[in-house]
Amino acid sequence: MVAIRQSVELLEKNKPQQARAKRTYESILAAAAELLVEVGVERISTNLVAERAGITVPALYRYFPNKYAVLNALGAALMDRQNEIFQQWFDHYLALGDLQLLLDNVYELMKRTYDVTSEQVGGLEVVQALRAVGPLQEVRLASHRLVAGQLASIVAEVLGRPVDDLMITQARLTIDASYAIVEMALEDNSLSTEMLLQEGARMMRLYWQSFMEYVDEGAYSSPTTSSA
Amino acid sequence: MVAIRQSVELLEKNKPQQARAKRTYESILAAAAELLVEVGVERISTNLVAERAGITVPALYRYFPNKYAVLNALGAALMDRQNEIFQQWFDHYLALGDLQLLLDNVYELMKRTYDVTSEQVGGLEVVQALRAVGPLQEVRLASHRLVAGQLASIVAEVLGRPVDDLMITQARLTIDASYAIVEMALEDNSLSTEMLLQEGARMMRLYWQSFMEYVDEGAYSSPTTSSA
DNA sequence: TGTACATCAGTGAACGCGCGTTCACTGATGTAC
DNA sequence: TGTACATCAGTGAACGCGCGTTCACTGATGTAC
Repeated sequence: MVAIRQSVELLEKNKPQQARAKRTYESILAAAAELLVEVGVERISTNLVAERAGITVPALYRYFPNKYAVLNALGAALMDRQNEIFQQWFDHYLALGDLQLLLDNVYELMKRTYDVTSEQVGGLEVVQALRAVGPLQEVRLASHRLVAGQLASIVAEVLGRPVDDLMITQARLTIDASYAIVEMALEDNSLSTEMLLQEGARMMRLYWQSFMEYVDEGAYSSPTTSSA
Repeated sequence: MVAIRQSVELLEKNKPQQARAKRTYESILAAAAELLVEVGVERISTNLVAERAGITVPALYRYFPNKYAVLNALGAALMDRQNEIFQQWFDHYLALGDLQLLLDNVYELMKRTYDVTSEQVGGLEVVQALRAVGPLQEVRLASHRLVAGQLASIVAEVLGRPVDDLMITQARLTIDASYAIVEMALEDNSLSTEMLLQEGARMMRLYWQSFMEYVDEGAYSSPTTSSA
């Protein structure tokens, strides 16, 4: 008999209150990030994290119920930073003008997302762990859904299209493909990051421009109408 | 002091020779795939796999030096199947005509890749493990590089462009984005697979059509020439 | 400012368990004659 | 077809280790008066 996946407590226990406790809490996250790089998700353990953080194991358990909660905190923090970058970029260019301005600056968004992930110790490893570890998958999905939802509603408004399944799918596709390209840039050093992100941005631009050109012409045939 | 990542033996030991041994070998892979789904990469162990396969642990060690080698075999098999599908698709449509025919049938490629991954027990989990587990990352990268290389050389030939870094990057971008979209379809059940793959295929088509339209016009500005 | 007390933060030691790995061994299969 | 032998396949038992988790405890920090 085997443990059921998913049903793992991810919530943190006691919040650190005093300054000393906050340092401890941060050193746990920092240690976990380092170890994610050094030994990988499948080898990281509360013992290892506590040792690296310079505390004893029960001190870690004061704040986190298990190792998944630690990874969850690490992942949530990174997703928050990524979301915030999207938010800033989105609000900034939307305030300045129309959708075309957003499209013209997709590279900037991707580069800033790349930078924030690259600057975080173990940033790539955290993202990969969010993908691969069952109990953590919702963190990443929730983040992508949130961002895609915003994109969809604005684009729908501007193009005069409804926020239907198709619109949602197109937005999610854009968001997920963009993040995938950022990950790719981080994981394969044999490729030029600059070139990859420029091309990725171009790919997204072409995709969205196709809507703007053909808007109201019904150029898109329903995907459920399969071709013979 | 902590184990150095990456330096893990992945090669298989004794090859199964007799029929009984082949069954054992296959049952190890099947058990590992099931457990990848049930307990995840970070919990899977040789003990668990052997138990599920209905053999004792030393029998597993006869064929694999450690659990990474098991996952490696599982991952390599899936990558091979994906590569083969690409190969068939590529050769088929290339024999029939020009690049446009390939572009018109990207959906078919993505759907078949989706199907082969979805039919394999733990297919998605295997792909995610290849991404997240250090010693296994090369398997996926090698597969993507191989396929992208073929795509790049044919496209370069047809378009009369050199197989330079840019061409390689564009091919890799296409391949990796396509696989990422297939993964996305597998991991988020709130989206319509059909719609997602249709849109993904359209995204790739638009990207490659932009080269065919502007070929020899130098429409692409070098990515190292950053915009102000 | 001093001290008593409450609460917060971290420790040392211990537990049972599953992990990876290896050993000398038994049993199954194939083959030479 | 029978049997002796070689090789292949799988077992039972054992090992030391790091794992997650909990306990009663000490020490640090904040605060009421």
